[in-house]
Amino acid sequence: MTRVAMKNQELSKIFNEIADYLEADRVDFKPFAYRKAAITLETMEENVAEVYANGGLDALENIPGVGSSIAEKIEEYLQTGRIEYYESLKKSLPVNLEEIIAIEGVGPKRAKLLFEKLGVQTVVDMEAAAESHKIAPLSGFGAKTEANILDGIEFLKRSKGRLLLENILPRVREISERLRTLPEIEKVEIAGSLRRMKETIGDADFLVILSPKAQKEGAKRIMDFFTSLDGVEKVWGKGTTKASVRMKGGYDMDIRVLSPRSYGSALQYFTGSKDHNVALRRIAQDKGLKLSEYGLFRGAIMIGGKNEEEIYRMLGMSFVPPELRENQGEIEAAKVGKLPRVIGYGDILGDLHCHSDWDGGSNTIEELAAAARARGYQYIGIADHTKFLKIEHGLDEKALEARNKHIDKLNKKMDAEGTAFRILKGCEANIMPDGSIDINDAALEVLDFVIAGVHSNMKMDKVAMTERMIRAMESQNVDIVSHPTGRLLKQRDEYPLDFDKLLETAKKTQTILEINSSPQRLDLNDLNIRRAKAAGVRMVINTDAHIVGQLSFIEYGIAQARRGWAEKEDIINVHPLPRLMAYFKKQP
DNA sequence: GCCGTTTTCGGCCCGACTGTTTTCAGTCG
Repeated sequence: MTRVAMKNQELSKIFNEIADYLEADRVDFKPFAYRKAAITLETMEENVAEVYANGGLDALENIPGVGSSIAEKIEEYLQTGRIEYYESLKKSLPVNLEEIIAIEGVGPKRAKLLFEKLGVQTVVDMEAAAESHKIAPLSGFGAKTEANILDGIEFLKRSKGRLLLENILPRVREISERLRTLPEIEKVEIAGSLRRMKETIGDADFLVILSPKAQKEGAKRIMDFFTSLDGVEKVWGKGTTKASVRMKGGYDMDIRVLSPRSYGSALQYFTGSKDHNVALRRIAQDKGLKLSEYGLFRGAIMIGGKNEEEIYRMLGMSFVPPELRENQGEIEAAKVGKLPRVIGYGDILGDLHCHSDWDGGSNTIEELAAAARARGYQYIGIADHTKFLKIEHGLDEKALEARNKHIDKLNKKMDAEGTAFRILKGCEANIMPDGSIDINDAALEVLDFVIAGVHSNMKMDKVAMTERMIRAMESQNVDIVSHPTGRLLKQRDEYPLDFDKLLETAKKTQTILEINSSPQRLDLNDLNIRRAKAAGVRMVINTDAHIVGQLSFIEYGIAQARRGWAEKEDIINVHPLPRLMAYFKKQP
């Protein structure tokens, strides 16, 4: 796992917020520039602080999307921890913009107007204003908008306090690596929902074992280190075995020091889920045992707890991978040895959903292919958008043909060099409201595979949406349906859809459903993956990468597949090329 | 504010949809 640069994340967040403020002020083009820089910083491998340390301003300006102005702001932030320009923007519009524009239907401009007219600074203010019907009378607003705002706030409340896995996991891993370097620490483990790889995360738990040589002061030094970490905003509490902090990113982190003999039971206990643990304790009770974070006990005698495997074994169960610990049937399955052999993190041989610079993505096909090879993949599928999606620079028939020729050339070159790697010609076409595809059949037929997805008109009723999807899957040219339910975590629910009918059609037409690894999507979700598996529908784990850095999102998709009990045989891109190709409808 | 296989200045970020209007503004992908 690559080391994540904290400063990259912080700067990325700031530049995105600057873009929001500029949009509120109706500034043209600059927001786009700031967002581009934000994405680059977030996804680039190098630590921006190191880039600056090694090469100064010049090196910063060599980062794509970073010019002299943004480079100076990065420098200012690295040197002083703040950016004056950003502070002055915040002062000019003193609202919690990030929070408010998370409400669907409210963007920076409306946020600004509502602040100026009604003094709305927070979501709480917004809710009060909407409930007392102060928003509807405003020019440009109305009763429906007001009601939509309340709905949006309701949705936010449901996912409140939880962040996307991607917003926390990389940082927590980096902290875990740094803890590991402390001489006082023998072992570090990340527990909780992070270890279970839930799609959203409330807080982070670290478990550590003191090295045998460390004394009492050792624990204190760990706590000092932990509570003074970069990004700590507030220390909730700090003792010698436990500390708790609030991070700037908006989440809490706990650390606990454990004795080696209780390590397994503590890890099990703090990994959860709560429901899984309750069920596990009941099993222990039935056997006359007691399970707690301190160990597995018969009476007062501790009979297990050093490691998790031992605990599950002593309870007469097979080991349950953390991703499955939700009390959704895994306990029963583990008792009778019927747990699925879930797909492993190293099982994927290629990513079939990558966007290149041909459709406005950030990297060339060569760069994507090189990055895929570096990951150990055997192939990569380029799935550029097609012409309907103008914003994504979707390709029309002619452009697609030119791109195909380019790929042919690259493949030929690799063949000549003796490189065993294949770039597959694909696309991500748009499923129109009537279920037709936005590009003609002749253009699709020459591709190795076709992904189709819904990117517009998502507010259809259930029957029409289901019909639409069915018609698309019945197309001889559509091999894969991307992000099948259209949900966006913390932003948008799934669109109405008869999922059973979708599965039935997928099975009948041999259409593959995508598990989209993008941290905002993770679509299919765990439950739908289980339903698809049960229905005998094949799936593919893709990243939807728009830049090479996002190829690493595959981990989230695999985690989701594991949470959905998917095994290797359920997923098509675990296979080498010839067998993979056999899953597509049109055979060469 | 960034960028250069038309350019070191002048483009870039389009189109559908919703809700509000009566010709448009804001949001979203």
